[in-house]
Amino acid sequence: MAELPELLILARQMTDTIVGKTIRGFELRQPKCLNAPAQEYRQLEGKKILGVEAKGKWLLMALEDDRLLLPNVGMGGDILYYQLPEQPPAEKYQCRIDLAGKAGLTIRFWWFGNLHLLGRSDLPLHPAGRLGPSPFDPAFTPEILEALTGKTRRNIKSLITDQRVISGIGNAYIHDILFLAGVHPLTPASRLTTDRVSKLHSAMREGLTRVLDKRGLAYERDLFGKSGGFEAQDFLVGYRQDQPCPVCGTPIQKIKAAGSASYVCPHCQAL
Amino acid sequence: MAELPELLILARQMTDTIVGKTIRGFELRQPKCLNAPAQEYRQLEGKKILGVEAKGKWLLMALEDDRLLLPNVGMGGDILYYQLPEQPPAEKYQCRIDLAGKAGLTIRFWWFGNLHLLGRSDLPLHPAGRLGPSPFDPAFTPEILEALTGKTRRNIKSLITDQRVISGIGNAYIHDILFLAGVHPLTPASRLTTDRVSKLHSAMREGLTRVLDKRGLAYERDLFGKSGGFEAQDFLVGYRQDQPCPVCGTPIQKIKAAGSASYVCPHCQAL
DNA sequence: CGTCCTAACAGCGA
DNA sequence: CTCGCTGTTAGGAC
Repeated sequence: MAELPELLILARQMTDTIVGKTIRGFELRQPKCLNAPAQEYRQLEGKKILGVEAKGKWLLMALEDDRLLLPNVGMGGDILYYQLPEQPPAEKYQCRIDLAGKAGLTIRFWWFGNLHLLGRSDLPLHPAGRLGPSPFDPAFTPEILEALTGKTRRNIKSLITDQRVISGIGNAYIHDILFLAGVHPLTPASRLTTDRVSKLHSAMREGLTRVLDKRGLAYERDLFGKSGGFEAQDFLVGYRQDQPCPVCGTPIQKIKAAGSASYVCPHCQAL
Repeated sequence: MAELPELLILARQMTDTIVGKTIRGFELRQPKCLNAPAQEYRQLEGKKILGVEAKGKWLLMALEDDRLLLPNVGMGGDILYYQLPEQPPAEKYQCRIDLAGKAGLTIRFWWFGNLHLLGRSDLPLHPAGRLGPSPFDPAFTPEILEALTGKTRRNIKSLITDQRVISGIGNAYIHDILFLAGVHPLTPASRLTTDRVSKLHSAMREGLTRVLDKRGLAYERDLFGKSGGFEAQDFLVGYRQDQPCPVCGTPIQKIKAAGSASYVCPHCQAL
């Protein structure tokens, strides 16, 4: 599901809504999605939520006692807030976190997802602690991107969607980002010129901002169940095979790249 | 260089010529090609050669004290016998093994080669101890070949030329073997039918026997410096790009497979 | 629309 | 025409 734009929205809403609240309990319907025994989650009862932050595709809930709770819906799902009696909890979910004041979160995922529990010292060993810079991080400059592209034989799609290299971009938004930069997904990263790397750098921010401005993908929901405004037709080339390129009219191709589908304009993104 | 046919010939000649003789000394001109300090080779002086055996592309010289000496010419070269005064040693070589009675061997390689020294207990850790069955081993049945092809996603060329799977076939003879079996080198091994696996099994023996019967490749030399009789035109498809297939006349293609060149008849070896 | 593990592959060096 | 190392890719599982 959700890549960086949706997670930034969720994190902000959670910050406004649940930070400062105390955990009352859990309903953990699917033990497989936990990385620790259910008992360890029970020990969080009575602990306060100190903050919520989006890191790449991960959501980090900081708790008292230096514990981190990481809800993750993987390839699709939602994290919904409830507040009795006005907003009752969703019926379908794999995990529920109840908070003081008859509020809480339900976490549902369609395919794979999890609710990880970590001590702060475990973070460096967890994927969420091994993430590359966010495209929006001011410290993430074109020069840094060029250093990343320079020393590898990988293709650019594989590089950018590798969360350890750059965090937050997955197979939903990579297509339009590469299109905006005029870069073919199979381009060897090291073959990009400084100028092209710079274009790619702004394309990342532009592509993600376009989604952020519409409050996320139409088929995703925010913390309050509201769908995003980024519709299928808002994609420039993503998921638009055989439709004309918005710039040159060439039919958009669907190809395989870095193990998954990619959508490219063969004219604007010549290999 | 030399694959199984040439090595079988060499091993037989060495058995007839040097087994029973005592090592008098070494001249090791290129220490890089040794896997042990030169001193350890010196300790072999006075030791008798008990036997010589070809295993895949390796030659195992068994010495007294459970030591093994493994001359290997890698991608090309020769191992030549000398016997003073009639047959003087070659001038160019990287290693020379002198034997009692003014005889000995010179080992020369063109690109990469080595002269390894092992204790018998080291063999399981050495590539020569981790070889798959010989195509000529009576225990190597079509059923065994089918078990090898069955459980992998590899292409058949990569599988057969993997010395850990089957020993002795390299990129010289694989082409004609696959042609004789009517199998394209890029065929996924697991896609071969039982019948086709059986054909491939006999093709291995047939392809190698054709070379053995002519005493090896024309550009290889035996222990006495004699060239083999298998000439370029004796290849069925190997190294014959653009020439007509001997069966159907279709021009033979040179393609890349498993990291190296392959020669195929696109008609007889449809993918 | 994800991440992990592993087999397979490709490039390079010796 | 070699082998082995390493970085990268591809497939299947969850």
